Amino acid sequence: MTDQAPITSLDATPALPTVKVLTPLPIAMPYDYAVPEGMTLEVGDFVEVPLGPRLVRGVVWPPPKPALKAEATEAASKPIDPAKLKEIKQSFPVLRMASDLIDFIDWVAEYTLFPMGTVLRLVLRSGAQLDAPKAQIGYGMAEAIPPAMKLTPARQKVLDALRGFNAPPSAKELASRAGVSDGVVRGMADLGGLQRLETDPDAPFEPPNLHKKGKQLSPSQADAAQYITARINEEKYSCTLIDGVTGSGKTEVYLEAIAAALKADPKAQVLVMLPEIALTLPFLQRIAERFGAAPAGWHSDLGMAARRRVWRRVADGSARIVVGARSALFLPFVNLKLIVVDEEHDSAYKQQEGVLYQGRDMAVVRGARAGFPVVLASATPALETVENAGLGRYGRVVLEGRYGGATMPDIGIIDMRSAPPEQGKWLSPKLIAEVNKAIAQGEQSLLFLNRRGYAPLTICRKCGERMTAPDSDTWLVEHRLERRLVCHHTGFSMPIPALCPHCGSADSLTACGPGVERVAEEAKATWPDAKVEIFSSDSVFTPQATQALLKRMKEGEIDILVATQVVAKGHHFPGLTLVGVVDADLGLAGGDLRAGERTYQLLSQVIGRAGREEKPGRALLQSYQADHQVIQSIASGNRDTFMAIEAAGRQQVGFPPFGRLAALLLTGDNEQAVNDAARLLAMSVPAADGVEVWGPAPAPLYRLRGAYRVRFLVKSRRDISLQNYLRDWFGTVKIPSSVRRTVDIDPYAFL
DNA sequence: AGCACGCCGACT
DNA sequence: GTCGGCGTGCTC
Repeated sequence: MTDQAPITSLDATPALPTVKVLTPLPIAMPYDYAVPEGMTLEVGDFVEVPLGPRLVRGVVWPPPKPALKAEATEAASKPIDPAKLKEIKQSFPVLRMASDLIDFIDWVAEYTLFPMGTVLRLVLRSGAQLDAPKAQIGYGMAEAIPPAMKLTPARQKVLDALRGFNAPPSAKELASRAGVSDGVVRGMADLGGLQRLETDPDAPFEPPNLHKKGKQLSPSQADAAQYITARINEEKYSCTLIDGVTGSGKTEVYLEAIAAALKADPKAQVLVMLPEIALTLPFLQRIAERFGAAPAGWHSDLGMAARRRVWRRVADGSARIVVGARSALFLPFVNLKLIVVDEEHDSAYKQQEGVLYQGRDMAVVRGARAGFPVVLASATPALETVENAGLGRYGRVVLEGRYGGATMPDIGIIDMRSAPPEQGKWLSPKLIAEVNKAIAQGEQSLLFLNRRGYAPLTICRKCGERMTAPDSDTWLVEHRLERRLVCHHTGFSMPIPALCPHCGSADSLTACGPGVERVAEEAKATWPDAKVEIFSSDSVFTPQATQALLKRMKEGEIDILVATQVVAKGHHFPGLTLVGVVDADLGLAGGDLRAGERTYQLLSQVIGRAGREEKPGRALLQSYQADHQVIQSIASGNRDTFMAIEAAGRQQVGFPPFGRLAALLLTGDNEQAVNDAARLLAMSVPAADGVEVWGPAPAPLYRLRGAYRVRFLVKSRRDISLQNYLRDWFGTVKIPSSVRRTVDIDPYAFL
């Protein structure tokens, strides 16, 4: 961050010195505020300002950049009526938002078409983090156990548990570790058997130990690490793809990159981004082992106190390594010098609510604008990334080989049209024969089906009624273990009814299609002596349960694992030699332009679970479209062929990355109003060379959570600003506030 | 995001 | 006659 001169006034004429302040509200621009006598502010300072009847916290914003868009700048910088001008209430010294983050927020707002204040909200919500920390009471060992305190078994447990903490725990933490009530802890402290200590709720993170050496790298890893280290030492923007199959050691390579960045600048901060699902304890431990200190972790189920601690320590620069999900990109780093995006192809990087952004893409933008390197890692890189690497926009390092030289599995297709399963079954005779073989040889099998529950659709045989959520056009998925029908979109669920709710017939509701529970049922019936287990987000809830299940699998206690995509990441099972993909076609259907790519990535990952050094794995894909390009190219094992075909297809229709795409969604509880607004918008579509607008059309889920949904799709050439086109369009049409308009730049899900 | 302002339906 | 529904618009 560069030093900025103190701002006394942004405007020469008014008597009062003013600054612009952006607040985390859905407002498109910063407002002007008077700076009180004696207060000195700089751009990036956190402040509290009156807004309407209340006080809100925000950030001192720089004056708008001149030119670019004349009208917008003019509107934003028009001096307001001095009578309206209010004074800044207070400022929060110590912390300050870095100029590269301010620039990034401006850019994201411009790109996503969300109001600037809404984007700032990703960094700062209420601003409660700015308040001074409240000291907390922690408990420590007393000098000596006072004779007045009888050492009961509960008290002994507390003393034993206390030894497991390296910082003084709160009464609640200590009591729960000891398995007693917190009254015991307080009682002991009252008697002098425990010491009460003031603790910092925002305790700093331990600094990384940069003298620690990483693992010995293979020649291929060492080359890659050397290339990236050279990029880091250039101290400017670059983007490098680490391209290596599962088990080739990508993590080891980027750990060296992180070490290089931290060494190059003693204040450097580094961000490692992971898809939410991969933020597991083992991964954090791996970073901790490499650097001798636990990184700051950032993910959705962090508690309030932990969030606050990470935020403040990132903002004061003392958290040097942050490992986080997509949203960590908006932490208030003061000296960010490297971002690593692991599993960069993962669609979890696409934010689907609130500000709609692509985390991986925004990470690259953040690096490019702030001038630091970005590293992307994947075994199955996204088409966009492959394309960028091919054009030389990104560097690329390729890692060879798998752990211990295990080879990729041999892949076969089972054409379900010529060898179908029995009526009402889902496993074909060929796949059953292969599982039999594996069982006979004492090896494990994985049956993969990316569909939760027992059956995706329940219909009435009498009247044809499809069971849907009450306020949505979504099918209810039967979950037989819980005896409920569940909507995977809205979370609605109900007990499985005895009678058809439409025609009242008894015993007429029929499960259609398979989910993992149903395949597991079939597996148990087919192999009654085998140990069959289900692995899905519905069967295993806690990280501990997940670890326990993975351990049973690794140790060979499970013969057949029936799993959804939760099995696709991060674990290699040495005893697993057969992967059966129950429905390889699933995911190819639907209007998503990335469907083929996602299927390819998912199936490649799943198939990569199988095999070991002395025994290569075997994968079988059950498919009703055995000649489909995606299925064929997975079976060929040739990723380049698949990518080339996929790229050619997208180029032909001008889809990303060869063109730009935006989805426009109109939603509202009033069906008439939504459709009227759609008609109005359709009538005023601006004509522009190189832009096409499709729609309006009812969204695939026309009704969701009670709201009606109508969609447009806008496609443009790469050299055209979709944002400017959309702003022009929306500027001409007045839409009632009862209809919500959401723009999704570069949409992923077309629901 | 809140909150006030404003214009149409059923009640003390 | 008023209380209150939420559609509309503003907040420096």
